[in-house]
Formats: sequence, C-alpha cells, structure tokens
Amino acid sequence: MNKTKKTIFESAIKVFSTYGYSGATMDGIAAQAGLAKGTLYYHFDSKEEIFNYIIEEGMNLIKERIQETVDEQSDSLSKLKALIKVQLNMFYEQRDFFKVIMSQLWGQESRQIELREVVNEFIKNIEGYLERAMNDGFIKKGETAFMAYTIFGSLCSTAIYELINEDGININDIFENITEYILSGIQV
Amino acid sequence: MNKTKKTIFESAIKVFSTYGYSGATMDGIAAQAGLAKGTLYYHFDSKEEIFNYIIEEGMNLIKERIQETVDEQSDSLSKLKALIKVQLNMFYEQRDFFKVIMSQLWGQESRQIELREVVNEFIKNIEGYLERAMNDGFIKKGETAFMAYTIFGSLCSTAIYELINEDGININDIFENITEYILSGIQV
Amino acid sequence: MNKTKKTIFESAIKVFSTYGYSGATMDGIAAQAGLAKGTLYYHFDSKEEIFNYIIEEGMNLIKERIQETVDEQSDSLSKLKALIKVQLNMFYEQRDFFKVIMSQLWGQESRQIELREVVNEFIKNIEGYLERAMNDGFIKKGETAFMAYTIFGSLCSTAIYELINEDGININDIFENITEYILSGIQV
Amino acid sequence: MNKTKKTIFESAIKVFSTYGYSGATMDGIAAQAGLAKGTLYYHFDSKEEIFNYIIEEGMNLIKERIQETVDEQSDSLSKLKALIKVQLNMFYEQRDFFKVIMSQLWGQESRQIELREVVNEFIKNIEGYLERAMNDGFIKKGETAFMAYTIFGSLCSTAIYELINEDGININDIFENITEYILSGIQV
DNA sequence: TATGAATGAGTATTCATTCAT
DNA sequence: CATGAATGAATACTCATTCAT
Repeated sequence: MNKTKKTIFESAIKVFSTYGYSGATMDGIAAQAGLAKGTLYYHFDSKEEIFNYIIEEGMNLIKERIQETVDEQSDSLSKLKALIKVQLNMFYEQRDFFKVIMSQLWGQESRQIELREVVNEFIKNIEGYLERAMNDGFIKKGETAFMAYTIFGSLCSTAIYELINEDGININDIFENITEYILSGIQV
Repeated sequence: MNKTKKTIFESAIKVFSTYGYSGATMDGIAAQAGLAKGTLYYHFDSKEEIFNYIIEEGMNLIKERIQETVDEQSDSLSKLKALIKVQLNMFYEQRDFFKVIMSQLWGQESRQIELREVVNEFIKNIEGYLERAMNDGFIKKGETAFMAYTIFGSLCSTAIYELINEDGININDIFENITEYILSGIQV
Repeated sequence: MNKTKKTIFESAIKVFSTYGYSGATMDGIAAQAGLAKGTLYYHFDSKEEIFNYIIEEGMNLIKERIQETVDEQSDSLSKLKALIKVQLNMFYEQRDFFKVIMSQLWGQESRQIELREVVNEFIKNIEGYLERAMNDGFIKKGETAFMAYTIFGSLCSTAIYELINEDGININDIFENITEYILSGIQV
Repeated sequence: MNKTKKTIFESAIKVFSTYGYSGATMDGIAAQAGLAKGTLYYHFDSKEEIFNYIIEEGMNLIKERIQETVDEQSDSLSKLKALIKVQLNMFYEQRDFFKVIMSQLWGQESRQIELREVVNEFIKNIEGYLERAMNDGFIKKGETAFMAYTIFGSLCSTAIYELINEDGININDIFENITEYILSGIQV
C-alpha cells in the first residue's frame, strides 16, 4: 500500500464512517485526503472498489493482530479470553472502521451481502476457538454458533456504548466487565 | 395514523432497511407504497421527516408492547427475564425496523445523532429494570449501564445471526440460548 | 364579480406582486385567500386564467376612474394635467397591481406579449390627450409617442421610488414634483 | 471571468430576460450555453448565485463605462447630459440585462430586495451629479432625489417603448427626445 | 359551491465518473 | 502520477391540475 493509497484508505474510512456508504461522496473523500477527485480514480476504479479495498485490508490488519495475540497463549481457555480482549481492543482502536462495517451490515445490496460473508468468516474463526475450549471442558456444552455471535455482539454493545457515552468512558473498565459478562453472565 | 400514512410508514421501513437512509429513494418508497411520489410529499415534508416519523412511531409501538408484557410479571427477576424475551421477540417481528435503526446508529449526521438519543433512552429503560433486580439481589453488583448495553447487544447479535443464517433458523432456540448466556454466561 | 372571485382576485394580486407570475403558487394564492386550492379551480380554469382575469379587470377599474376624472376637465391642457395626476394616484392606490404589470412586462412568453399589448393601448390613450393638447398649442410640437412613454415612465419612476424608499415618503409631494418635471423639465 | 463562466453569464442573461428569474430553468440556461447542466453547478452553487453574479458583474461593466464617459466632460451640466446619454446607450446595448433588472425589481424575495439596494446605489450616483449641477446653477432648485428617479424612469420608458415598438425604431431619435424632455419638459 | 387528497410532469441540485492536460 | 473541468444520469422536491366527495 503506497503513500497516496494509504491516505485514501484512511480518509475513506473516516468519510464512510461519518456518512455511510451511500451518504459518502467521492468529493468528500478527496477533500478529507487533501487530494483532487481525479486522483482517487487514478488509484481506484470506483467508489465501490475503494469500499471493498477498505474492508479487505482493514479486516486483514485486524485478523493478523488477533492471530498474533492468540498464538501467544497456550491453553484453549486463555486463547479464548485473549481473543475476546484483543478483539475488543482492535475494534476500539479501529472504531471508524468498525462503524463502517456495522452500518453496512444490514441491507440487501451486493456490497452488503458480501460484507456479511466476510463477517461470517470472522465469526466462524471465533467459533473455532469456542469449540476447542468446549472440547477441553472450559465452557458449557451447547451451540458454539450462538456463543460466537454473542461474543461478536459484545463488540456491538461496546461500540454503541462508546458512541452514546462519548465522554468520560474508561475503556479498560468496559473490557473487564464485558469479558466477565460473556463468560459468567450477569446473574448471581 | 391514517391509511395512506400507514402505507408510507410500512413501505419506507421496507426500503430504508434494504438500502439504508441515503441509498433509499423517494421514488423507491413511492413505488413500494403503490403511490405517486407527490403523495409522499403531501403527507411528509421531506425524506428526513419520513425517517423521523418511522423512528418515533416504530419505537412507540415496541415500547408499548414491552411495557405491557413486563407489567404482567410481579418480581423483578421475572420482569427482567420477560423484558429480555419480549424485546428479542419484538425486534424479531419488526426485523426491518430494527435494521433501519442498526444501520443508522453509527454516523455523525443529525438524524443519526438524534437516533442515538432515542436508543439511549430505550437502554436507560432496560437499566431501570436491572437496578431493581440488583437491589433485590437477583443479579451481580456492578455497572448496570454495561449490563444494559450487553442486553441491547444481544439484540444485535441475534439480528446479525438471523441475517447471516437466513435459512433454517429456529428463533425460539436462539431466544433460549441468548437469554441463558446473558444471565449465566458461557463459561462452565 | 362575486364574493369568492373577488377574494381570489385580491389575493392573487398580492401573491403575484410578491413572487412574480412564475414564482407565485396556486397554494400560495389559496392560502392568502383562505380558501382550499380546489376552490380556485372551481372559479378559474388555470393559473394563467387568474392572471389574465386580474389584468383585464384591474385595467378596466383604472381606466374607468381615469376617464371619469379627465371628463370633469374642459380644456385639453387641464385634461392632460388631470390625466397625469389621477394616473399616478390610481397606480399608487393599486400599487400591488402595478407591480404585477411591471414585473411581467419584459419577457417573451405569450402572457407577457399580450400584456404589452394591453399596456400599449393604455399608452395610446395617453397619446390621444397629448395630440389634442399639442393641436391646442399647449405642448411642444414633436413625437407624441415619446411623450406618452415619458408620462408612463413617470409611473415607473414613482413606483420604484416608493419601493426603494418605503418609509417616510409624502406621496403628494412626489406627485407635484413629477408632474412639474414632466411638463417643464429639470433644467433652469 | 474565465471563458466558461462568461458563456454562462451571457446565456443566463438571455434566459432570465426571456422567462424571468423563476421562469428560467437551469436546463434552459445550460442549453443556451451549450453546456451540460452539471457544468453550471461546477461554476456556481445555485441558480440564485448565477443571478447575483449577473447583477454584480453586469452593473460593474455599466458603471465603469458610464464613469469613463462622464469623466471626459468638464462642467457639471455637460457631465449630466453625458450621463443621461451614455446611460441610455449602455442600457440599450445591454437590453437583456436591463430587462432582467426591471422584471426582478418588484417582489419581496431576498434576491429582489437586494437588487433594489443595488439600483438604489446606482440612482444615488445620478443624484450626485444632479447636486453638483444644481449647485452650479444649471438645474432648478428642488429635490434631487425625485429628479434622479425621473432620469432612471426615462430608462424604463425607453425600454418599454423599444419593447412594444420592436420594429423600425431609431434609437438616436429616442435618445435626443428623451434627453430634451428630461431637461426642458414637454410643455411649451 | 367548496374541499383536499392524490397525481406526475417538471425543476433544482447532487455526484460518480471521464478525460484532456 | 496527479489534476480539475466537464458531464449527464439520478434524486429530492415542487406545483399546476384533477377528481371524488
């Protein structure tokens, strides 16, 4: 990813996260990047291609970092806990990127259907760790799929919490609590 | 809400949920409603006003139904369980409406900032039930705000699960599992 | 002219004078008249027909009043002076009507070309009085047509003066001066 | 003013003078200019901005030319006569521009109120020359404001004369007569 | 006579995309 | 590599007109 392309990558995330895909304009992305509109088209064929590039590169960055962190752990429960934590961390660091994903997850346009497939694979990866932890007896027998979605859902709740309570939040506090609720629930 | 306005209400939810706010067109909403475009503007001043109307009316319908169901329960834990269940039910029934909310929750446009305020109030209501259950010793001492967001996050995970695995899902199964994970967590 | 039609007549003058012909809306005229839009179409076939009705009726009212006043005078110079004065008076009283005429005098649409014909006839009438005064030796030999337009031009200058200096004008003062300048010029 | 902007300037004057401000369409202006509609919006933010640009630039062109000509004269009466003449000439040359002004002078929309301010300043400039000529004893003692409006009114009468009698007019003839009537009146 | 909901052609404006430089 | 002027299809919105009541 060369310098200009990286500038576009970051600017596009900013603009897509602020206005959504349809609400974002090539003019807006160019302005945010401090580039002429024509330059966007020198590096990308279309708005859709910029979007796809963002999703692909953004997910790769996050997946790599998650993988690295999880690999540092040895047993399957530690891996799972590390996964939950680093995932929350990554998406918090890449808040704008996560907002792009969340806003584009819901429609029926091809871009959105493809995005859901990407997210599905991401969740399937979580599920893998859950299965190993289940086999090792660390977590309850049950539908790992639901559990995986619960973990992914915790990303959503964290993101929405952060979005609504923009000021004065302690992100580590949130991480601790969310992890606790996922693992042990809220009931006494 | 008169007949025509109701038709527009329902059609707009359908179209907004399929294309998002910016991606939705007044032509599209009119076609879905089987009305002329001018008729939309006879009943609403703008696209934005249709959106606001949908959010307000849609949330009211859901809040009323949740209230009724919760009121049928006597103790605070039962109320909380009923809340989680009916909430999942309502948003599942009103899937398209929920998609509109979820897709519009993330940006910085005034419409979206206002929507977050609406959602915030909705979550504050959940928090109220959690506080009573906590005082009655049914749930762990802790930050009720985080718990409330966790419960709201379960709506997201359910919705995403349903969206990605469109075919062959058993919604009651999901409800049972999600409720269980919220209350008791996934760990043994 | 029955009551409703008169209400529409007056409201339309008000609205046309404020927004011009194209800028005026049937909604606006109806609102000004305190009537439903459909009622306008009960009395008139179209917006254009309202406009034509206004011009015709409005000009007739003014022409009648001018005629009456001029007829009271005996010699041709007195008639001419009376004409100038009553004309200024009438158009001042019917300011909004005059604004409609002035704003619609300039384009190439059929409505405007027809309006110019109406104004032309009005000016031709002035010219008639000028010719008689010229034959009686009261005014200079020369092109009565130009003189007639000069007199009509004084209506414009008065109207523009009144429009720009809305507050604190003494209309009789203006009348005296304008009449003097038409007859004797500004030079010593 | 670059080439494209000048093309738009001239085309817009043509179209506004033919249909008025509200009656003019961006499509029409674009067609007249031989440009795509988008090009208009590349150079101007809105129809209103094109209008404002026309008024400002058009008045500047005319004011400059008037100034140059008046400056060539030495005494205040010659300056006044030159003013009347060059003014008639300029507005005759820029007939379409003058029609735009005249048609937009009458309403209560902000564009029109601002236009009246522009015209007011133009007339104030005429008044300045009248005051000097009055102080030098060339013209009657009296309200220079009324006189200035009378001179401006002569532009209107000339324009209307030219508009109604489109064929076979001798513009120099008109100029001579109008100037004579302004200075010496029509009376013997 | 009067109404006002419904219509759809028309209009201002937007914006992804192209292309000559 | 980068630009920005130009494009035109698409879109939000307007408004004269119709019509059932």
